[in-house]
Amino acid sequence: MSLREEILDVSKELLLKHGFSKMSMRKIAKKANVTATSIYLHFKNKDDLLLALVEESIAKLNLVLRNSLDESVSPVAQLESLADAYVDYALENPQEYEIIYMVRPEEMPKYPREKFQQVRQIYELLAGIIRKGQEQQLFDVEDPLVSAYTLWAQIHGVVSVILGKRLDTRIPNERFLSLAKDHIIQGFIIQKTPA
Amino acid sequence: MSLREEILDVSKELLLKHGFSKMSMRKIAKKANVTATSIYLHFKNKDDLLLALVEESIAKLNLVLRNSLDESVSPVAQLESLADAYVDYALENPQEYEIIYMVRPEEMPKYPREKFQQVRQIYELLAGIIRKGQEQQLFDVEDPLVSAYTLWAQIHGVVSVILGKRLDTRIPNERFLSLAKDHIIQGFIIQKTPA
DNA sequence: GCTGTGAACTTAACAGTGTTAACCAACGGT
DNA sequence: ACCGTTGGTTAACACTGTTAAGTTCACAGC
Repeated sequence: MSLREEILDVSKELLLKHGFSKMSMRKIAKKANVTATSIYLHFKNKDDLLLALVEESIAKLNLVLRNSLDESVSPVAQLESLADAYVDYALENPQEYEIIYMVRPEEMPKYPREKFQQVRQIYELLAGIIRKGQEQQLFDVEDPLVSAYTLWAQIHGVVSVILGKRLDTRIPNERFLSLAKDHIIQGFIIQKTPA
Repeated sequence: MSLREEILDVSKELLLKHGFSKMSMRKIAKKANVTATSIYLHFKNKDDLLLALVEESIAKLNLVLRNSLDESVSPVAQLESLADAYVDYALENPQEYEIIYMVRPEEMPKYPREKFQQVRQIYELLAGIIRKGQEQQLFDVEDPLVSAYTLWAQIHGVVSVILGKRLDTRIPNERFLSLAKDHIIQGFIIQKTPA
């Protein structure tokens, strides 16, 4: 295993265990039996290292979602199972999920555009399903891509309430998640109401 | 103005201008013409100081939302105007809004429960409106409080996509926000579809 | 076989961080 | 006149990210 990968591994371990601020270059170095400065031969700086971890996590999420997809069922069912897969992944790998949102594009000015390809792929996937549902007159949407972003935003919002432990203690997580999913999906399907 | 308030003021200024990590105790102190250690006479530590800022921001959001409320219109319209007010506030005071989500309850073990009163108040406000809509057979909800959390989560998700500059550059912010609001509200109102 | 070059790595240091212990000076109550 | 509290200080500790300079070492060209 190259030193670069070694560094990525131990960084991730520290990041998941203690959070970004506690993951220091020196600690990473020590765990990799190397000096802190060596890390700078493989990564521009700490942010750059974080970025590499973000990439990994996005790729993993991408994979999970694709694997959960069954194209033979109805678009509504596809959306539901994707939402489930997303939530499950986030709750089972909370820190890993949160890595994805640790860095914001604006703060990474010269971040190569292709690196966002992975996440864009997911949006295209969602948009595709929504488009199919739209054609079958199941979904009430104006623009599938915009709706894909909306869908993801909503699910992320719901997930982050749980992960941030911000949910009212009187409400069980599962109940919240289940009702939230209903609301979200409901918001996309066609309204048959006459007026 | 007491030193405590002075510290809060300059802290906020630094926080908004450069972010949490760049807001250092020494810089705050210098700006307040005082030594760094003096801050510890008024705040337990840096987190505690941040917490005080969070409180301020939540109180402000609370105020904004309440002021935007017109109880004479229909629950649907009330929800819509609340959503608008929330989004407007977040977009006009982005950093201030983000302060609210900077600290997570789990990491503040001994954080006094009453401090969360302000945000709980907002949830109760939302739940009240939803409950009224439920009684008038306008909303399709099981539990108003759960739905209130869902609603907030969804809106926060949408807002944070914008603030995190994660929206596809091909999509204008306003279009996304407007469609997202439609989807969210849609998810709450009753479905007249027969089966 | 010798030399030169470049990569991988280290040591030492800089400037800055949060935080604490010890001290001091002024004020109100007794 | 003393005493305790309040609000401030200085000096220091143990860290942090980052860089400049130096070292070791494998391998290519002659």
